[in-house]
Amino acid sequence: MVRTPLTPLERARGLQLGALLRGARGERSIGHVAIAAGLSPETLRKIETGRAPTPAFFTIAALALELGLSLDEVAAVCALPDPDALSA
Amino acid sequence: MVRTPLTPLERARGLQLGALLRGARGERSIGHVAIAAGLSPETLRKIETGRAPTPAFFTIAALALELGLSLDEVAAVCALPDPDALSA
DNA sequence: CATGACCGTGATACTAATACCGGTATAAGA
DNA sequence: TCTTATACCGGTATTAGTATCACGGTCATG
Repeated sequence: MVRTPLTPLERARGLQLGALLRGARGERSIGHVAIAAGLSPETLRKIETGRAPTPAFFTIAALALELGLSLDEVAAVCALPDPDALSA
Repeated sequence: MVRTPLTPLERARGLQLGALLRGARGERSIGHVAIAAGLSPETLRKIETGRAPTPAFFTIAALALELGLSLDEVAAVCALPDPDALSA
């Protein structure tokens, strides 16, 4: 094995990231926000639904800028302090 | 073409990101920092040298946490305010 | 009903990130 | 000298991110 497949924790982290972004998007449409951030609506949809759990740094940076989020805040939310929260 | 190849701007942005990380690493060894951040030394080396210009968000987040950097600061440094700075 | 504008999902295509291996070079220490 | 540690690079393998296309669903408006 060369590139480690994503672990369940990483996928769970992707879900948290997606939920955070979706919440920050509010009433704006996916398409509008995606275009404004410079990516395709399909990609943003995948990120929000957790089907792209580990997006590129600059993709998230562009989204955070567009949505008025702090990157440190985003990272902190997805920190997953205790993995027990997954099995619960 | 399905996935857009990286543009020269994106590669230049990767170089800035790498230089910032290398500067923040200081005297610590690549291997030590990489292991502490949870990635392989080869990957960190590629990021620092700009050969991996658009790393994953959580990869940069882990590195920033390990190096004591603010993610917003990192994004701001790599913002590339004017593309003319490249041709200059 | 028809049309358009969204959202959502799946398939497909292609590039990039990540990791492991081997080789090379340099510097410090036994 | 030999060993060790570090750094750098090339190649290789595998997974994942991103974009496009196609289809179906919903809702508003003509």
